[in-house]
Amino acid sequence: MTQTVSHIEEICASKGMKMTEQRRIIARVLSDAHDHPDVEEVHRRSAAEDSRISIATVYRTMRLFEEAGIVKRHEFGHGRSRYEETPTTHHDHLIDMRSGKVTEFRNDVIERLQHEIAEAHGYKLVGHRMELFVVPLDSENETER
Amino acid sequence: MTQTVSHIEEICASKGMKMTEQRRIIARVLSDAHDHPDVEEVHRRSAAEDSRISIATVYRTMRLFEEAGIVKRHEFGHGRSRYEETPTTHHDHLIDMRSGKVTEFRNDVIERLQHEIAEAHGYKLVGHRMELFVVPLDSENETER
DNA sequence: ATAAATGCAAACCCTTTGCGCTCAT
DNA sequence: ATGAGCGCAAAGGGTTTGCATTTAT
Repeated sequence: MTQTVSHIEEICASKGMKMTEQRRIIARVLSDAHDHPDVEEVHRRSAAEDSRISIATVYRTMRLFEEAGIVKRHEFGHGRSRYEETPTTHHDHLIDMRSGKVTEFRNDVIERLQHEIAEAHGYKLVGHRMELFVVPLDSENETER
Repeated sequence: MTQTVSHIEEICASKGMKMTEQRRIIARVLSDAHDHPDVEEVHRRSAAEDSRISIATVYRTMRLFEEAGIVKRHEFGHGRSRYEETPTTHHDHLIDMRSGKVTEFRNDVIERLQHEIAEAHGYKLVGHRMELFVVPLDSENETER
């Protein structure tokens, strides 16, 4: 929706990236996203603004943005990668297995324990992945899947 | 190495599964594994005992075993699924990014906090994934990758 | 002007599957 | 004997890539 320069585009500019129309649109789509879209969804949203954008370009751009630290890639399962603009404050994810909805959360006690566990094993923690798979509390008796 | 009936084969038998030679060998390979092999590695180890085993059969068997709850599938990243015999006691994984070595650990405080987080968001926790990515403590200054 | 980015389609990698044959029960 | 399981090779699904063309700088 933003018609000004998106946050990601600003970062691209600051890195001296060549800004094509495609890249500009993908940047805006990602900056505007409040969810964790996969490549197909990013392509759908981008193509809605300019149908010239091919899915190959979206793949290339996601890889470029990921390697530049602009977006974070997640493998929540089921084969497809999903993306979010690199968060300023770290958080983990809680995934509703019924709807696919992703909720972000942060727990500092767990974060600290993770560091302690790594050190107890003679390692330095450099990253982690924590995902909680959940179902709505009031749907316990419904049929799975 | 075990030449008697493997643990997994016992489980298969108790479930009334048809025990082909291929399935028996794959069962033994998995029971003997102390790591988290991918399909290609399971096939390599199985074919070493009987070269008639095709990779398609390994894929089919891993899926069968997974759906029967006999093995647990992990997506540690990089596209390939990796497997371990379903652990009797739950644990999570710590992955040495230099060597790829996987260490198992368990932390009950984190486990409890995960349940609390899910409930605080109106959900019931039905599963989770937690992986710690680490490097050896004494290798902090070495070149990455 | 020119190196980088794009679109298209082919190629890749991991995984699944249709089919005719084999084997455990 | 008979249905489940197998090997093979082809097909699927997500992702990457070679090449000729377009585009930002």
